[in-house]
Amino acid sequence: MSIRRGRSVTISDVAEAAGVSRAAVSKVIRNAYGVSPGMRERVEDAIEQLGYRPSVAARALRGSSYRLGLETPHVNARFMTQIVEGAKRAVTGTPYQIILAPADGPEYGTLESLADGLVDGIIAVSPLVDQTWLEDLAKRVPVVMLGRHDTPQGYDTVIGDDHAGARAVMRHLLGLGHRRIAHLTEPEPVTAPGCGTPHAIRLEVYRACMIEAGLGAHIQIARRTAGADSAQSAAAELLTRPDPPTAIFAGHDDMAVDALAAAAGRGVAIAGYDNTDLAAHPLIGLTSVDQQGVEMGAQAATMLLERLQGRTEPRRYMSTTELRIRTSTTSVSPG
Amino acid sequence: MSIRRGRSVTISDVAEAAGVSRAAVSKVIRNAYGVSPGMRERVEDAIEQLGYRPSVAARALRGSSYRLGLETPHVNARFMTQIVEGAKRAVTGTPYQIILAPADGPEYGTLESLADGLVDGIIAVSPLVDQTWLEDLAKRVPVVMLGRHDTPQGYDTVIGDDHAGARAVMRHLLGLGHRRIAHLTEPEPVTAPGCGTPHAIRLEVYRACMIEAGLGAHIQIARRTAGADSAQSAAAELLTRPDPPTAIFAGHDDMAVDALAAAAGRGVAIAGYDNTDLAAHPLIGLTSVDQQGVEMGAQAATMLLERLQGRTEPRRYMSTTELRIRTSTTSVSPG
DNA sequence: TTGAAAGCGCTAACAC
DNA sequence: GTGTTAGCGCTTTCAA
Repeated sequence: MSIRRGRSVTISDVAEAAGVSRAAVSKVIRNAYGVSPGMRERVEDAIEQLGYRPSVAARALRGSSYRLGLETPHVNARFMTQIVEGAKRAVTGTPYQIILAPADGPEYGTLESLADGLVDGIIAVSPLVDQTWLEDLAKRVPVVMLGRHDTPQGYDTVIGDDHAGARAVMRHLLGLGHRRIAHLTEPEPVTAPGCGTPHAIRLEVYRACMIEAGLGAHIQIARRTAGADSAQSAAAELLTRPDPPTAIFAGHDDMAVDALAAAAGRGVAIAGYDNTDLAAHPLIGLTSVDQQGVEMGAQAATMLLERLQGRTEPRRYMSTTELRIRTSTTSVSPG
Repeated sequence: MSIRRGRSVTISDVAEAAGVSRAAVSKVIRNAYGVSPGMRERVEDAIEQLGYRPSVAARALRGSSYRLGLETPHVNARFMTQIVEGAKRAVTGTPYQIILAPADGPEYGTLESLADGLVDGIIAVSPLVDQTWLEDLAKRVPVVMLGRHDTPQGYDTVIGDDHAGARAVMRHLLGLGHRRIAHLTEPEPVTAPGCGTPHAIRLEVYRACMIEAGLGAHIQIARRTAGADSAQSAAAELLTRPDPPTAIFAGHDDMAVDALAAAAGRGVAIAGYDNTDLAAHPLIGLTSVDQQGVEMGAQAATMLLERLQGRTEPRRYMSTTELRIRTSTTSVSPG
């Protein structure tokens, strides 16, 4: 049939084949009002016949692309899996689709490129991005942010209860009799005191719990090396300190799994955060905080759809947390 | 400034601010010929000043979106991580970006939606999609397929050496003295004999090696339940058969990890495929075939860029494989 | 080297 | 209920 690449069938072809106007075809594909059953049928036949598929680019230019962009940072990838799963679930049955934009560096670039007219809305995990910058972004395109404890006015937030989750971990470890408990966390900018990221809060709670327990002198913090995928060396360093910890509270499961690798056979209790699928594996058996990532992803997508339907006042969703206790903490003693 | 959403700065605004025509601005942002240094500078200043970002939708409608779509199936997610990593690496320094389209069901839908003018090219893992259908798709948009052993004429392929890889696993297990070796693989359609998917080939090689070794009577095949995320129950079922295997060759690492869970403590040797990051973890220690997923992803993206530059004759890249031997097979005896 | 103008495929007013 | 028309923001001949 067609010779040149891209010479695909357009709305005009369908209109011609069905003997109607392009506007009519447009109405049919959007389920808009003012279409008689007869016309609808003829148009749908023509669409079927010609294998017509609307151009996303053209639709986006004029109205909606029906694509929601989800920015996925490289770190903590296993938790993002849950988010993606939830988001996909939430758009099922709607005309919207989720597309993923992998980010590595500072997230400004990825977010901007998502906002460049490719998607109708954005879900992102960018704890460090400036709030005013985000408010500006949110003026151009609907935005839902994950893991931000700020109180925005132009976008929505979906967060876990980091205070409760971290406290549950600490209570658990302290209850087991551990005194030298260390915290393994993300590199500096994202854990700076008062910056309000989930990891900063978990760190603060760790500190507070240690002090409350009269263990201020045993506070030990290790950070994953910036740029390094693995937290294994950071955990290893922790374990070779003069007075090594008997327990490690890792900021998320990926780091906890790295810590397990570093601590293999040393009898160190390790707890993580996010309850990723791997935590339940019998060979891993990682105690972890379930913050219901799938539900968080679903909520984020749902909130975005609401904004697309016209809501403008900001909303905030906080998921509940539950500690899943497994052998990584129960099979070792405080030594 | 702007009131309504989407009222962002356009090429006309830049043109006006710089006192030039829109065509001139277009040339500048595309680094096209025929721009005087002076004009270029004024335009770039205006772009900077106004914070102009070209609309992807508008560009896509007329030319390129500068986005490459990578379809990521849900199964075998850990291997896809390598592919994504490689693809991202390959587009670094080019104007192109990778976007991910998660697929769950039959991949036709995801591929079509990618082809709807959103991206300039497609990288996909769709072993079951019909070749002629793909050839048609490839007429509309450049396509590179991963894990297809067919010989297409309109698209490129990137594959691993499944024959060599599977044979290495079998040689290893047989060399260890195992006789009752089972194969854990994907659900039926993707492993149907002769369908040419990587998993079908690994299965065939398994069969052939067993027969060559005079162990035809010990051939045992288990398939992950279609729809179930985990292969754990399939592996468990395998282990409760009357004459249970002493070794399991799993079609990929995710299934191998599930098999490890099912076999925990039973002294069954388990080998996987893909050498995902988890395989090297000390608590997992999974013997696995490294087929260089990152390189495969990079090659796929590079080939796509070549097509975008005009290449039309099909190319094929096959990665080499190497068996990584770890404790999952070496710490147990054939019993 | 620069700009005017046409048009990519679609949607949204508005007329009929 | 249906069609006409005017763009969305950009690229691309083609004249100047």
